[in-house]
Amino acid sequence: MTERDKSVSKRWYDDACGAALGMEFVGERWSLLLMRELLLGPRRFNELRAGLPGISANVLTQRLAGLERVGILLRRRLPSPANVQVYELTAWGYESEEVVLALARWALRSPSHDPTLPFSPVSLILSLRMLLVPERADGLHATIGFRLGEEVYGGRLEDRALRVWRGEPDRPDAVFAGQPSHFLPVFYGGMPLAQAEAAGMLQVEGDRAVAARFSTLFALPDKVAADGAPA
Amino acid sequence: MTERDKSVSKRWYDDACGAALGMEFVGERWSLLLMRELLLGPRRFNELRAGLPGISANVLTQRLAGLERVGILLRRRLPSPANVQVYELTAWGYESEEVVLALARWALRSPSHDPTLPFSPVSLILSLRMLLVPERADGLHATIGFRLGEEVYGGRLEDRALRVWRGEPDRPDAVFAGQPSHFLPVFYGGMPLAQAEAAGMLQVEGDRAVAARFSTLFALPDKVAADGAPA
DNA sequence: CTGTATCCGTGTTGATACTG
DNA sequence: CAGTATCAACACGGATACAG
Repeated sequence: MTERDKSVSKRWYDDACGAALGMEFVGERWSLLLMRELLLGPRRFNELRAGLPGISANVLTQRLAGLERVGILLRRRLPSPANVQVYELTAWGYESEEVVLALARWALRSPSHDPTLPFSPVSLILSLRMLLVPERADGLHATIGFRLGEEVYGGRLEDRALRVWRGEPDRPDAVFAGQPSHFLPVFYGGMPLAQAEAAGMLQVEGDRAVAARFSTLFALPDKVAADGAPA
Repeated sequence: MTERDKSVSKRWYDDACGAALGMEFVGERWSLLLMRELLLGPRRFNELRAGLPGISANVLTQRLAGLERVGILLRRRLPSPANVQVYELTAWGYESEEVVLALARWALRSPSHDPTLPFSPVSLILSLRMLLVPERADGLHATIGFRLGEEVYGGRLEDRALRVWRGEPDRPDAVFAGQPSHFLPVFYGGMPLAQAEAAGMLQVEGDRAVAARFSTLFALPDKVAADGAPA
């Protein structure tokens, strides 16, 4: 009716290259970050807003419609008594995890990364999956819980790989609690876990030895110089 | 770095996530495709225009400046007698190949891909690297040349991997000539090479057996349904 | 409370024309 | 060939109003 039901972008690239097609799907402002927020499972409208600092409601609505139109996500109404609408990636939408993580891993090599900016729970959990150093995880199998504000996530480390999900972990070996940004100094900055606990940044329950080791399994990629040369 | 470089985009995401940073770098219209055009080596202003159907000169200028500022590319003046300005990716810029290819591979699963759109020489050559099916290349070592309009590219297939570059190949086993879009039916659509030759779409020189086998080593990813479900 | 639709100020984009 | 200048159209984000 508003004649503004353009799929993803009104301006298109006239280019048969897959990269051009991909940028039509996810190149609009907010689209890729919105997909990131859905990568760990369905979310409601306002949960998405909360994870996307600064997006306005009308833009979020447009993006959801556009991504739905091209088959990246779908809207679903949960059965009564919940009877609430959620947005969920399609199978193909979930496959975009590789794209999101490849982009993030590449971008993090830039010296202009600012870790003091807001950091959503989903970003933190995905970053663990992305930045695990497999060799450091040798021989460690563990189930970990994360309490990030109101949200709970689980992780299972097995065979040098980390599987993550939203929701309660089953009999976790250790549970971390704190706000996402407070994990960064410990998991990526080399701060000893005990120090973060003493400072009240993080709380740990369960097996502290497992928790301490788990917190050392991750590393940011090496920075490049400001001129793009390897460090 | 708390001083943000807003020259890439006046609007930034207030988000510490690497994906958000990445979208600030390459999320603006044309940026990622511009990087794609540089992935096979330095290019001049008008060569870039030619590979980016529809970009206007002022936007290309802005994008080049923005990408230079954040360290993805640099401008260089070739020594006399050429004495001409070229744009070239930095080492970090070249690392974005993984991002570009991951995006393209994911997007190509969409049924809305239209292979009849314009197709740049760089896109074709990168697509070969991206869509090689390693098992099909077992035991085949060969040097291949590509003449795409005025441009010449080389490829070296070795150990089930394809290395590509812009410029003359050294003693190629076979050379293909034709416009990029005419390669698609043969390399990705199953059309026999001989038929494309007979139709005048492609020309082949050198070892025709190697050329014929080479043309069968590639495959588009499986399509998903329009609703994002696996095919 | 959970979304959706409309208006509006502002900044970005892109076509055309133009200059060194 | 390699860009710059101008300007109209459009997208963004905020506010607000509306609907279940």
